[in-house]
Amino acid sequence: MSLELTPVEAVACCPPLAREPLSESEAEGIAPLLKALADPVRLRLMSMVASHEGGEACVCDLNDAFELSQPTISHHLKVLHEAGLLDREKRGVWVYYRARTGALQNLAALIGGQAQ
Amino acid sequence: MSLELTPVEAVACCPPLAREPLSESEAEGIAPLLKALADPVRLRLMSMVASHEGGEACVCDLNDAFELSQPTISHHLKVLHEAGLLDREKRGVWVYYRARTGALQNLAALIGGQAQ
DNA sequence: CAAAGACATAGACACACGTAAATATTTACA
DNA sequence: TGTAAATATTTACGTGTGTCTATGTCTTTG
Repeated sequence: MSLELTPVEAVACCPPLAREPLSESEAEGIAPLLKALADPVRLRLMSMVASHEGGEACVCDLNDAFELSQPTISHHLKVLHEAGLLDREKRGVWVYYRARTGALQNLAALIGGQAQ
Repeated sequence: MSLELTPVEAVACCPPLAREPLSESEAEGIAPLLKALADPVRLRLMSMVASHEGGEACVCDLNDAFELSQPTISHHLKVLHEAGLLDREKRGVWVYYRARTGALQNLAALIGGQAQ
């Protein structure tokens, strides 16, 4: 067991931004999650996986949608995975990533939640 | 009038991430908004302003909450302002920043919106 | 008009980040 | 067993980012 929370775990701990000021440690836990999303390529990857049927997509499909090298896509997927936004599963030669929609919803609640 | 959208304007244009894949230009419009939020200090600033009474706060109050130089806080406020997340108003010697809660809610809808 | 206070801007620096090329690893199949 | 395909890792490099110090601008007040 780890005392270190993943960004996705950290985001579930806090009331909405507009309710009360975030503490320093809360902010430091949440920022990495936003950072993981704050890149055009990763936003598109996240959106492609989340909107794909079954909420999952094969890397082989994702690579072709970008004019970027395969290692670059692999790198971005790793960032999203380590932030806790994507789950990873290997099936045969292929790797499938699955969106953690609960994480997205927790993040949305933090950002857009009403003050009261 | 400008043909260039602010990040806050860009975020209002798109269905939720999980509904359909974001286009390249949509993603490039939205990423800067997330980038503006994806810093612990700016997250706390945004939260402090949004949760403050009246949805606004004076820079003088914000500076004291951090062990950072005044120009650094000023820089972060500028980033949030230019992203469209904070409005800026000078009253006498003091400057007040006001949270654009609509922008936060649009962003939350984009991130956490249901697929259907 | 001069001085002081509130905030912004400019410049500089260390570090992080996005990308690509080269290489490694894993799996399937002939 | 060996070869090809899918994906990850390593390394390197240019660019961006967060921070500070120094300085500028604006407003109030003596």
